[in-house]
Amino acid sequence: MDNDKKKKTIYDLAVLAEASPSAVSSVLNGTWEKRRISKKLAEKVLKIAEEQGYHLNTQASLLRRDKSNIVGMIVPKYDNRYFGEIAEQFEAMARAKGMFPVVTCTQRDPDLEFEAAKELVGYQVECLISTGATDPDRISAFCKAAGVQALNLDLPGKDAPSVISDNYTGAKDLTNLIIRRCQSDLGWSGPLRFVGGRLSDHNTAARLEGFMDAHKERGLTVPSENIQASGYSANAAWNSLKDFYPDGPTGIFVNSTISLEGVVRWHSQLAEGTDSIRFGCFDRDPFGKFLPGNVGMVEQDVSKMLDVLFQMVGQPKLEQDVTLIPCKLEEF
Amino acid sequence: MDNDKKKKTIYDLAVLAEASPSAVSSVLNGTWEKRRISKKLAEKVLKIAEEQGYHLNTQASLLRRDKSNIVGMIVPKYDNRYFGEIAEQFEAMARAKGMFPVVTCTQRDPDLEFEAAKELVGYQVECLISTGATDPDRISAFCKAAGVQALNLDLPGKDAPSVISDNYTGAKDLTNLIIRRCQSDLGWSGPLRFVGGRLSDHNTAARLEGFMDAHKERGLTVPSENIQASGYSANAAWNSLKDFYPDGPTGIFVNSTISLEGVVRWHSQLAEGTDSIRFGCFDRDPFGKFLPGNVGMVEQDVSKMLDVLFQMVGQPKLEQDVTLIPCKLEEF
DNA sequence: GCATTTTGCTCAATCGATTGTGCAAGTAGT
DNA sequence: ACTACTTGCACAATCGATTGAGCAAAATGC
Repeated sequence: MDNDKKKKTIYDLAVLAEASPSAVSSVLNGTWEKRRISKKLAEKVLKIAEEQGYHLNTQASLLRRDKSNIVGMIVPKYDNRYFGEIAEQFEAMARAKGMFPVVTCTQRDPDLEFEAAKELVGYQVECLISTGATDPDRISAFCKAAGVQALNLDLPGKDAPSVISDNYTGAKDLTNLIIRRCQSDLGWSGPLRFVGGRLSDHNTAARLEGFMDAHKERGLTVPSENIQASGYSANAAWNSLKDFYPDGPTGIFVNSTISLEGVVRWHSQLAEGTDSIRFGCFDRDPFGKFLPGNVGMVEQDVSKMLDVLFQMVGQPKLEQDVTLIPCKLEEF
Repeated sequence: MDNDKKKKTIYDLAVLAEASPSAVSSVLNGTWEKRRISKKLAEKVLKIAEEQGYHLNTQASLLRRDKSNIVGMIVPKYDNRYFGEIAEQFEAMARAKGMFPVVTCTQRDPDLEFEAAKELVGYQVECLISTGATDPDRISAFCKAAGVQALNLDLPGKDAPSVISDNYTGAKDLTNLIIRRCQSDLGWSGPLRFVGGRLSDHNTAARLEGFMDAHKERGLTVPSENIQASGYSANAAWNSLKDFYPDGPTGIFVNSTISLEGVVRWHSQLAEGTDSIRFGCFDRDPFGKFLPGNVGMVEQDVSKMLDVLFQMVGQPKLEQDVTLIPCKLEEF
């Protein structure tokens, strides 16, 4: 049955089937009718392949073929629903299109991102998607030199087409929601605080702009100490708030569910006044709805982003521009 | 600079460097000193490779080499912290060991699991790890026939070594915690309800056993209608509870954070009596701590599980047994 | 100055599958 | 019975990198 020693090749099967390797190959890859192999031989080969536990050596196959059908994606983290959904749906959609997805997680580390990108290009990916990449242009440049299509998702780059959320509008809507709820629930109307993210990051900048404009339209000015874009970690958010003891109603715009963890920790540790705090979060988490004080969350439209993205995969000449996908706002 | 037409090969570089392909190859893969290539030529080749945007064709390289250094993993979902952490840490640990990780997400679909496993074997993975697989033994059998090492994580199989959590003890501890808190907070001492998971699933069965034994040791019998292992989805959990209006204190053992979503939805929609409900969840979520009524969560020790797992990777002859990893219980 | 060793490289086979080309045997047409 | 297809396969080149073997030139030893 199984001589586990070495893996079976088409040559082994050819000997057993008393046929040529090329006949075996065409049977196994489904081109046997085109190549006028008899049904009888085809069945014989398939039977023997099954018995021998044969499986294709993809490396050898891809080496000879012209298309790999592999699409690569790098993702920063799996610690929130947004990226998890992206990875899951990307894989599902790629498979539905007959492609083989390879997703790798690069921990927001620029060097690891680049290393992973090089590895994926080595695997002959036909398209490499950088999701939320710290330095997407470095990756795009490398891909360009290697003749591989590059696309950006979630965070835009200058050197490759990008599909991202409409962070500005999403943030403006969320800001308006929070202020409105502060008014109706607490009789207080801002200005809010902005917690989490990094200002050097395009998305944070766009969201902050939406946040500021929502205030401006209400004739509110936001003091600079209210802007606490302290990074993407629960601890950083908590740290930036831990010495803040509100002496009245307060509202917070939380920039990412990771930051939300820190905000909620701070909130839960306050001795008093928690009832007069309202917040909302850019990005959704299913437990968010049940957190006291949370008035709403922004959900990025992952399906639509990936739809648009997949329309670009394989297209040779694309404008290197940014496609904005509207977000959905959920009010609690 | 870049003739994007075709990818550069060592043969292209060889022409440009006026050297042989084998010299170029050895320079690029670092064996040039062993092969007594002069430093001068090595530097020349590296420079040209850089200029030309050369990158290794991994397919060709692996075809010739004996080891691929690829480790594959299939994971059911990215919709909870547990599997997200597993994927992230697996990738990080594999890279730290100089291996190339390929993780793919199979949506708890047995056929997709098997298809993905076959694809990974085709990519010459040296070891294939089935995480939380619906039918791990089918995959193990295929791997065995193909001469590839198979390992199971999270859910055990009979035909390959398995590393899983000590679900029994974890569940027993959690059950005891919930009952204790029901007593101290509500003056009520059970029996609890068990919500979520599938009884056909080994982990759910083991957890239920721990749940039952904790009751038994307290002299409590659990009515069969209290066991609501309704599946792995928030909706299923909500469905199984939606007609339950507790007429007094109640405690719930929630089997997975996914089920917790459904339980919390039910909890938040109750008109009254929410103050006299306590629950705990097997699996951890950072927002869990802030959900009213939640008294604790079980955290599976992902790092240790992967440590143990990686010690097995590459080992030829292993007992096909199950290694239990203790869980950590966090009380709120 | 001649034999020996070292240096620095090249040659060619090889990994496993794919695919254009070719060719013998069988079938059909007249 | 002779030509013309058709059927059913085999041959051999090829994809790009790796690697054992081999060989000329330079360096060293005596």
